[in-house]
Amino acid sequence: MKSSIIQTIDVVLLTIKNSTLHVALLKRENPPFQDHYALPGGYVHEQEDNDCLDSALRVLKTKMGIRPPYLEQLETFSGKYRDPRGWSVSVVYFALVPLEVIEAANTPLASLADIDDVKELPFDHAEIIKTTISRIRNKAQYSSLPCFLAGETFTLPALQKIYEICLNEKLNKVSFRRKIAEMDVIEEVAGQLSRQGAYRPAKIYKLKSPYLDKLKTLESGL
Amino acid sequence: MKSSIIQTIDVVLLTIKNSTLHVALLKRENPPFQDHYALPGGYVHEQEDNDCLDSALRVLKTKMGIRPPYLEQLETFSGKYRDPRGWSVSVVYFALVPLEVIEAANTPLASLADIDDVKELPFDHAEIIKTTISRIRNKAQYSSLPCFLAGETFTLPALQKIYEICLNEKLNKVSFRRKIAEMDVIEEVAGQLSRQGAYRPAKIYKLKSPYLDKLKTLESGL
DNA sequence: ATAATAGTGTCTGTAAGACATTATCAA
DNA sequence: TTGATAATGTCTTACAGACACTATTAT
Repeated sequence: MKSSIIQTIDVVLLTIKNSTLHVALLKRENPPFQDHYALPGGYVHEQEDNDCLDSALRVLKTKMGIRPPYLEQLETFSGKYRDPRGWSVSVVYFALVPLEVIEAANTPLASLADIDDVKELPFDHAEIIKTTISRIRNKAQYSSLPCFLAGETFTLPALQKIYEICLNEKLNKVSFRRKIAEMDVIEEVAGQLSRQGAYRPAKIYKLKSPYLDKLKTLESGL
Repeated sequence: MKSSIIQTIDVVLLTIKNSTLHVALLKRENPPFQDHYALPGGYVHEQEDNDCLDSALRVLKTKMGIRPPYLEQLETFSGKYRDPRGWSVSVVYFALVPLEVIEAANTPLASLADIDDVKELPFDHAEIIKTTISRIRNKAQYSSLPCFLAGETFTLPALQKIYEICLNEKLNKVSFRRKIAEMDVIEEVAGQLSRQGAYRPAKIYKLKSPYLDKLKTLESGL
């Protein structure tokens, strides 16, 4: 007898909007929880997908119109009661993308929710989001993870702001720059400067190409 | 139509033997890979198990005769080709236990393999073990994880040795003790001393009860 | 010049590692 | 007393954070 366990994947797609982390939610088109907002997800397709990472990429592409450069497995949530349809296993992935990427996709049923405002969600999705935030706070301390939230080019003050939003704390400017330099993942875009107002413009940087879709980690944190 | 995806769990059970990390392997009683040694694992049982963690505990109990105090989800391995039977998903957990626990269980088909000697194993089990070692090396730097490899009571020099085996590097004695003190997870067993030879005996410690089955983490590492 | 932010130099306190000293046991 | 290991005290060095100073732009 074949198993009747429901095999799905879900994706926590995060971005920064209005200086806070936001999560992408999608209005469900089918039961259960039809018309409720929930994490984008779907069944694993044995024919199309070579593994669950493939499934996650497919769901992001078809349901959100997004191809994220970085996608990491978070954890697997399973159990008899988390889905009203029955025993289910959901392999959860998370991705970080700049806001522009989400806005460019312009998916009709998608919406961005401030992670501090997310209260009740279908299934165990609220808990999944909390776990993701913990993981990101942790990794932001000693890796280039938050860089994926920045656009193609960015300034150091902007990048520091992104790190501060991820970590939920102010950072020391000198220490921050020392760490970024030590990490050695960004390079100056020669000649360009950001002109934001009546003050000194900042230098423009971009991720070095090996780290556009790969994490770099440090021994000790920020 | 019901899914035909194979839903399993596997467990990486680690211990220290002869001053090196060893992994518990079990001779497979059924195909595929019958009679080959592989990680203990099995199908998720919808009726008996409330979630995959339950499945892992059940497998460890029934196949290995062990009830580990600490069991953590490692990662989920999935795909079309990792299992000759077809598309499969395996949620992998890992546990650390003192050697005595494994020896006391005395499971006939079990064997302990030095992690440096593990070369080829069925499925993607060799890769799974490598991933586990990475996770442990990482967590040993800033948590009480290696304490689960120690017996009920232990000395500080013995605990340092365990940390050194996990991290694969020598540690500074003073720094190590400072960190353990800061972590505040162990307490002296009053009056007792270890008598190992013709030299000063060491004080005996044990894990504080809240940390017998729970991890404690530090902000910064060893 | 002024205001505002970008970027850098330097000092200080803290914490980790190296080293040395003292303690405690059996033979 | 000696030899071996346990435990702790102290010095040195490295690094993170605080602060201040310089740089660069528009008005």
